[in-house]
Amino acid sequence: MPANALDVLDARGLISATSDADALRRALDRPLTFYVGFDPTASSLTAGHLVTLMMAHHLEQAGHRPILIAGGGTGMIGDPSDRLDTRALLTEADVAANVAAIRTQLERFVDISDGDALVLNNADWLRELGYLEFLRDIGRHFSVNEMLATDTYRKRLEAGENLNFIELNYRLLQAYDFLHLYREYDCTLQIAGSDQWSNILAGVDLIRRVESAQAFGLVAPLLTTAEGAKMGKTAAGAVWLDPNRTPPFDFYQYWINLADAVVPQALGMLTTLPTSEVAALRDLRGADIRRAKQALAHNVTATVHGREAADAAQESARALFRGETRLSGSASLGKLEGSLRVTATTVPTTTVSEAELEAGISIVDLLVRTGLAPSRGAARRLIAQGGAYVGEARAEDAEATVDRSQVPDDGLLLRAGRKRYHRVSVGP
RNA sequence: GGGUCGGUGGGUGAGCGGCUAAUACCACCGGACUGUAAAUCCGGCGCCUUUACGGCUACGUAGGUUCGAAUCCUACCCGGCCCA
Repeated sequence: MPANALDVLDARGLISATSDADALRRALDRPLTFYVGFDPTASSLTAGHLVTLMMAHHLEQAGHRPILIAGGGTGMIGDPSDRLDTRALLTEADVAANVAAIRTQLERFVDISDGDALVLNNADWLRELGYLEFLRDIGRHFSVNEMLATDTYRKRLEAGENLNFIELNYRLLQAYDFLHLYREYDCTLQIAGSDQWSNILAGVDLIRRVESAQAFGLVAPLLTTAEGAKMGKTAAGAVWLDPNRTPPFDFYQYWINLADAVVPQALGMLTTLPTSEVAALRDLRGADIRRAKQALAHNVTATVHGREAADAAQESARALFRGETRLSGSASLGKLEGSLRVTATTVPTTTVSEAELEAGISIVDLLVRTGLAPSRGAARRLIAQGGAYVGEARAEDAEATVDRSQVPDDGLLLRAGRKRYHRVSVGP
């Protein structure tokens, strides 16, 4: 094993805190088993999960064995960390469906082929817990005084927001997960984002008390946008890893559109680029930062959606945004030459039936149909404010319609604002 | 369980019988400027339509009072605080 994993993570800015750093470093000199949990609050992971996924990736590269947990059990409870309001409880069926979906996504980030890395569902062991036994064996190790003093709970109390009993128990279950994995898989390290720090320490403490053994915690800084919001969220919603929810092109664009200020951090934390390259990209200034963003966007998109999708997204973006190759004079994607035609297959597309087009469909309807505008009123507004384009022509008239003759074989390109594109193609 | 205060648009938070689709700030959207960045400036920001001093829906839920209610009353649900 080459460099100590701790150094690898540190060099990438992935360490915010560790428990007993010296002992952890020694432990990492030999292969160990670590775990990270994901709450099944939706049927897909989001860009926000990439930080811990990359931590797991780097640790696995360094020779350690990952266990990824889809939290089917803890998901029934709802983690109160980092939020002032109580999470809405998901139904059991929703949780199960989400776990199944997330599980397949997780399997793309670690190598489960050799049977080494594991993807588990904590419902498998949490479900069988007997309440009385749990209280006596686990509950007695937890001090409520101590818990209430931690940020998660204290903030709730200080803000005068409700904290119900089920949420107070989340920490116990997560700590129990760690204990369980320690016992069953000799798992001695838990990683996560920094908001999980106290939950992780609870597990470390529990293992020490119950098993008289040392386990470790390691958390990454929270990656935030320039505005301080959690990375991976847009006003339109989360940036999903599921290509059906967030097309690779949009995913790529999300990273390109990051504020300059967060790019250096994101490069280290989210890409697989060697640290030397990260350092070089971080040194770029001014308009050159665009190159760093391209490297970031391409690398992250490749990790999530594959090399091909990343290439396609990048080419399409260049075709659409580079001034000199901007579609000129024609709405036809078919006029694009060579590699730029890839645009036609990469830009998110909506199909409109032949019959509808024959009859003519209004621009307003198209904007709504493609999701470029949330409502007809918004679409009218968009047009009135001069933000709607059909091909390269600015739409002036909200009443105007588009018919079959205006849609080239490989699609009609619509644009909202300066950078939201959507293609309309003819369907059956 | 008792007392008391409160639940308003994505968020914070005004309004407290008609002038309120609802102040303000944030977020967000469009335009200008740029580097598909930031900052700044301008416009917009419930839904629908024949875009109109138009219609519809909305201020926890359900009823009621009134010519008229987010604003008053009743019940219920949810939450803060104090007491138990």
